[in-house]
Amino acid sequence: MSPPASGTTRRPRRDALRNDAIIIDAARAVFAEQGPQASMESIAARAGLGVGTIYRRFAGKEDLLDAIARLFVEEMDAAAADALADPDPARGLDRFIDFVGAFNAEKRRYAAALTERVTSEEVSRRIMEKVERLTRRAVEAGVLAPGTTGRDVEALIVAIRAVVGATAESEPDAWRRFARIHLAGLRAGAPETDR
Amino acid sequence: MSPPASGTTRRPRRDALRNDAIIIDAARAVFAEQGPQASMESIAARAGLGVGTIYRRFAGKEDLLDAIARLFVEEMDAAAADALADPDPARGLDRFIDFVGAFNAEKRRYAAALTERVTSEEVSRRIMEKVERLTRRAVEAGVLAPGTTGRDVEALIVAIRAVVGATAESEPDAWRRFARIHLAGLRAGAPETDR
DNA sequence: ACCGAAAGTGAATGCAGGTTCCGCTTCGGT
DNA sequence: ACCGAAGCGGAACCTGCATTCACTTTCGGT
Repeated sequence: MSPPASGTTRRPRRDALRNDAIIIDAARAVFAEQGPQASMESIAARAGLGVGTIYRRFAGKEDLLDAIARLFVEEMDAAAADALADPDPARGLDRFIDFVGAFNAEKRRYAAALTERVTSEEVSRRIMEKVERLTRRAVEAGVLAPGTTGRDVEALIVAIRAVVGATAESEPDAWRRFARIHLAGLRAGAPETDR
Repeated sequence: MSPPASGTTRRPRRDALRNDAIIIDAARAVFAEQGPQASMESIAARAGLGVGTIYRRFAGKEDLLDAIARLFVEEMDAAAADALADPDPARGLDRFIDFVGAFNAEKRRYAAALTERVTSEEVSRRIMEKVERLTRRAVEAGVLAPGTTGRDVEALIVAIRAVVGATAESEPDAWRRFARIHLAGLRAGAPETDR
């Protein structure tokens, strides 16, 4: 009876910790190729574990998807921070857009499911705050038309996700052209009815 | 024994014909509010019929969705024809874009399911052919930059669908601004890396 | 009004997949 | 090497549909 009395939580066993990661990796892989309706069974199989093990770690499929969505946000946030770190506003923006396209290409089969799970959550606010800053910087640098807001860039992100999803098989790079065109529009500014 | 011997098919009973329409209407309504996973049971209930009746008309849920997708194509095609009928290329294009936005706003919950079922089918080719023409006309009129193709407009359609889906609740008109911006980009033309 | 065929009905069936649970295994500390 | 607890496995269980089918109702022609 030496270490156990550690307040409330005791460190989990090493294998348990390892499995945590294994499960999430397997889930990502399987969701990526089968979409969000992939069965828990198939995820367990891919992970080389029994279904029960997944349930020990995650309350259910829902929770598993949530966990992945959280990582998703994390990565997006990191990319935004990265873009913001670029001293050149134009390059930073481009870099971010590039990331969005590539990122969604992998996850195209279940990107929608992830986004639903994240929208309007306080975590995504953290990203939006950065996107907002990224946008403002670009506007000030004259890369985007005055009046362009974070919302506009957010819409572009949503659009890229969709275009990637629709064209990933036949024309893996079609989204680049799309993004380039839209950015040109943002540079030109929306004529009359501005917000 | 007077009329029955009509070659192969005899005219269906009046109520059967009526139900055909009732079922599709009900299905559209239910899918619109619950998405494509709505149960056959709920569709039957909405139609005021038993599930069996639906199965008499449609081979299964899949087939029902297909039938709706076919109508979907029909309507899109009609809208494209309509746009093409406008003597002013710019106005025609705008009109079509407007239609796409409004159309997908209703169906946002199951638009994705419908499109999957249509993509690359010979029917959708009919639409693309018109979109192509619509685009060419606009390019010739100087409304869109030279080099703009039907593909570009197709991508815009996909994008609008997504933006509508993402913002329909909070900002029902956000897609208009998005479309306007993108069209500005198409007018300006994508700089270097063109197709 | 009557009849056979066409339609409609909805309970019963089958199944797919999420979730639970309990016996077995492995870990980590002594 | 031994022990209790933490983990794991995966068959059994449950639920929510889609789909079927034996039976009843309605249609339309005579």
